[in-house]
Amino acid sequence: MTTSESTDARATRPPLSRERVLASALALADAEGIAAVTMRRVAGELGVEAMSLYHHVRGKDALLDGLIDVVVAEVHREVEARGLPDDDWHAVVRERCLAARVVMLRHPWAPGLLASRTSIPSGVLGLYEEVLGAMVRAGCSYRLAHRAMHALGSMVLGFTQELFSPADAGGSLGDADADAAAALAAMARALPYTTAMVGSEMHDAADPTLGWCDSQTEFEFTLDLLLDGLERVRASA
Amino acid sequence: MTTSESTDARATRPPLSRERVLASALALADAEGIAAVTMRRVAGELGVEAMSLYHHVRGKDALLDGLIDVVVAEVHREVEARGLPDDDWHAVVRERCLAARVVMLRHPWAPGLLASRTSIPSGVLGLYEEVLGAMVRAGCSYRLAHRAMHALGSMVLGFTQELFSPADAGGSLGDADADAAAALAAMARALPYTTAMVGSEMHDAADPTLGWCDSQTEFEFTLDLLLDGLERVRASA
DNA sequence: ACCTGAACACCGTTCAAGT
DNA sequence: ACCTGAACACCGTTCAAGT
Repeated sequence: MTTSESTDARATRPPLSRERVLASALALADAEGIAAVTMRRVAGELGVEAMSLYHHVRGKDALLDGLIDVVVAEVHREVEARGLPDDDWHAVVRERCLAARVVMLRHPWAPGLLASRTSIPSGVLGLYEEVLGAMVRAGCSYRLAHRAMHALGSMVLGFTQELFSPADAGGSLGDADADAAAALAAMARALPYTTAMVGSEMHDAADPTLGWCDSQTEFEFTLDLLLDGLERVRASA
Repeated sequence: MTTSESTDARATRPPLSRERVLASALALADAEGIAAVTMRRVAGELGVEAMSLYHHVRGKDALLDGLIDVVVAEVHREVEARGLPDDDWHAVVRERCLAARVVMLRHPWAPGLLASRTSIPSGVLGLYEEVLGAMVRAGCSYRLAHRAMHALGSMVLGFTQELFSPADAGGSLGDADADAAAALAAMARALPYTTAMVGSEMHDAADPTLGWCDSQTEFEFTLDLLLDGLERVRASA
């Protein structure tokens, strides 16, 4: 019986592979956050013992690096899925940033994970190279291009996080409505401008699934602010 | 003997307190990174058992929140230590961003920790309020001010991380010089623009302690790019 | 009130053993 | 070659017990 059970199990599921391990880890991260990505949990998801993973992945760190590679590959595919202008550096850079953002929104844990790694994945270097090439060929100095990488990179990685969650900004005080109202009043007193801004901006949140702000237009506004500024510097050089 | 030892220990060190716990955790994070901040390690640093910490801190999560509060308080002190223009919104916002950057450089783990928390610490709300007030009083719409918070916030949090570490960008291949040279040649072929940029920019790194780039002037360039762009939008509204 | 020891349910990882 | 069980050194946290 144990023999038939184990053969059943092997027949039911395909053999383990690096791809299957990474796919499972990705699904787990998307569903429950990066903290849920544990050797033991990933193995469990694959119907296998934790130690089996070590035959396909060097260890936890390598698994996380692999996860990043998967995400970066998604960005590349997203870039290719869009048109490639290739002549206008403004458009080349813009498309890369928008593609990266779409993928980061799909995997909100990715920016933090990417920032936590010490060395840059080679796929990211490839993205940098494309942006850099477009800027330099358009007449940007290496210095300006370098600064553009910093400005744009920190924006793409930093923009996913919400700034405010007005829901809990008021209070961890109590759950009664009276308390909530009191907390709101206290907030209005202590933070008048913030309260006014939230009230003014909350009315027309474009995409509620992303929260009350950080919508597409928010992101594009900042992106164009940077691109216009960079173009101005380039033209005046 | 055991009695005299325990009285010795109590005489030697002041009694535990929330402040002492947080100070110890901060030192540990600065010295060995945020991953080293463990209930058991922090307790060990204080010459105490892990369970003793629970009398002064609700748990690991509360300890991390406390760590963030300490860092944000440092930003506030840094802001106060500088002059307060208060009339020019440009200067008000600029000083806050520079103050925040100085503190983030002192505690490189802080941006990641801040980003990982779901709710905003009240100290951060206070900083937002000051910036928001300055902008709105200068005639910015709430919408523009809101966008400025996103643009500036993502930059301050995202800018600490290095983009490239050219040392390890070449290779995880081998340690012999020949291998390193070969790796460099391979990189030059695969990433010509990146290689050229690193070569061009590495010569005059202002502050080597911060790495080969991400110097103060880098940061201020992006900051001014954003501030100038925001001012242009404000003036044309 | 403040600190602790033992215990529980988790981690990543090694190593010798199974098939 | 691929998977596993037991073991080791760590986690955070609870709980009853010490002073």
